[in-house]
Amino acid sequence: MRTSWADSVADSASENAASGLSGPRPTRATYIPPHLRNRPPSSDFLAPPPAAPSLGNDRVGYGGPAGGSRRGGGGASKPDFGHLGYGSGGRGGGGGWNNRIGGWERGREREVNPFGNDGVAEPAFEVQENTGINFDAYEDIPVETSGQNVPPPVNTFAEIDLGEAVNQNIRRCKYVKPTPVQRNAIPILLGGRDLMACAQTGSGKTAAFCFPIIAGIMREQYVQRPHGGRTVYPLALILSPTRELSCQIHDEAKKFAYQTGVKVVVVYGGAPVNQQLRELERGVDVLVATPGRLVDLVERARVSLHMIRYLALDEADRMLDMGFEPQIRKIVEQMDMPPCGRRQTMLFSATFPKEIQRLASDFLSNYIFLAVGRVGSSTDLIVQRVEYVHETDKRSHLMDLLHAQRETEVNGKHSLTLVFVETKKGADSLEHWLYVNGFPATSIHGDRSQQERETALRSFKSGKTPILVATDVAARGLDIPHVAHVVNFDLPNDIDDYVHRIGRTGRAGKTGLATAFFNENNLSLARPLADLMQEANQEVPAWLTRYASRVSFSGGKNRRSVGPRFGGRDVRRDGTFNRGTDYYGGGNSGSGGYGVPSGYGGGFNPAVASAWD
DNA sequence: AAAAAAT
Repeated sequence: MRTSWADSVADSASENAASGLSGPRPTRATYIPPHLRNRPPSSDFLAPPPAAPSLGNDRVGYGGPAGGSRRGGGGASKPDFGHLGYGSGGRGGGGGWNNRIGGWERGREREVNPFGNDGVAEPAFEVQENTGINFDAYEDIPVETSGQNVPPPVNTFAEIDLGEAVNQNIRRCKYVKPTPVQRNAIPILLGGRDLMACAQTGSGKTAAFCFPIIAGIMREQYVQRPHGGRTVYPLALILSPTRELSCQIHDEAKKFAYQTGVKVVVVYGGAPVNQQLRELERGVDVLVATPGRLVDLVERARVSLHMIRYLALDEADRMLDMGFEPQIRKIVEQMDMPPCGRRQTMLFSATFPKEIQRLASDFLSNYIFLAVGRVGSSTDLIVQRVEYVHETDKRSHLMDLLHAQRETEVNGKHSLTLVFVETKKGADSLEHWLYVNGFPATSIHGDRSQQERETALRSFKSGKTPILVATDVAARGLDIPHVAHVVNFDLPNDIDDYVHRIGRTGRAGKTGLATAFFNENNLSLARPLADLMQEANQEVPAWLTRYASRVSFSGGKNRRSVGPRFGGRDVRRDGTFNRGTDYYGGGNSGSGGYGVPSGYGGGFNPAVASAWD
């Protein structure tokens, strides 16, 4: 009995060798196109069977129906406008209903238990690895806040009254005490303040903005929303840069909102819009969305942002970078969303470049800036390696790594390898190559259909295909347990992207390995990469240091002379553009903290950056 | 230059 795919790859390799074939040969004679893969047991090299049915999230195919049984006759019959009337939770036509009771009763009959425990009251969520945060590891993390009248942090969930229903969900999630970002952000948000927060993903960031949103909606029971027509009026909007991340946020938010009467819906592109419309018609309080689909729905007048009271941008620096900013600006400023000050705006991200902070302040009103460090305050948990690999040698080198990966598997438990490439084409090509060489790989990128993307991600998470080839679509935010190894097959051009990519491993207190293939195509990254690794106490190869110093004064375009790309520091606090105070109050950062912009590496403090996912 | 995001 084989114990791992690596064994079978090794076996097939030896079979090939025995049969006199030179070089790696396909284990299978027939090519199966990507969209037909990941089907049940067509392969014999699979990892040990997934221990448990993966996650409570049983989303199948398109976004849909985690919402539970359809109520009433949907279909052609007229939409039930009652849910647009009174009552928080956007439901319960009986305007005066106590929110909690209303939500509770209705929840019982129609709300799927997002904890995946067949409706039992005290569900098992213990092995829910998504949230398996090692809370003890979050002690003594440096925290910085700035802004006027910052509410003090809390130490326990008990200190904040989120309501009994939410409290119960907190227990179901096995959250014993709030993480630092939650300790700080929740009181700020409950106090109604706008917030710009830097915190790594996986540290409870989603909960940090979801709890206050949900509690706020529950509190305001008698919000009257317009009704009539087919327009829905969500009270909260959560935007994220990828569809998968939106799904992930939605799944989390459903847990937090379970039986609170607060309805969470997700909309995103690539999936049939009709199903999403039906979900919306059944009522929506919190809308999670990717920008494109949201704009579409607003323009079709199926969604109005007029009643939005809470706006959250996840991966906010990404949302406001060149590719996204116009869309976000359109949504926030040119549609019917209430202006700054009449809504509460919260921006969360792991990295927060200074120039993005400035942009972001357009969307904020008298905001509080919050920066929270990470477990171990560094990437201690991630061993970073960089190897010089010529373009032509990358594949065979990867094969070596994948074979070596076998040794790192722990008692038959699948360990996952995430391989980042630069282009969609490159992803297809590498996936195909791995596949014909007997490696159980799949891929995710923006040219694959949404169904393929979701299937690939599921297949990877479950260990069925423990190798995932990905573009940057998977670089941010995705919480994938058991990623033991991140391979930067192609290095990104931006060090921030590198930081986000390697942050897919070493999560929640577990250790991880990150290997990068470096060659002459990556010269512009030499310096920032060398700096980052050094600050994280990683072994920097001498050759990389040489490249770094060589590029030093050539001022490549990767070298934005305008200050640190990571803003662990509130831009409002470094009025002059010179050596800002060290975030850690004179810690070990040789580069002088965040505020040093002009030179090279300008104040970008890798040790800190890496501490933020 | 590339990726992502509506159809």
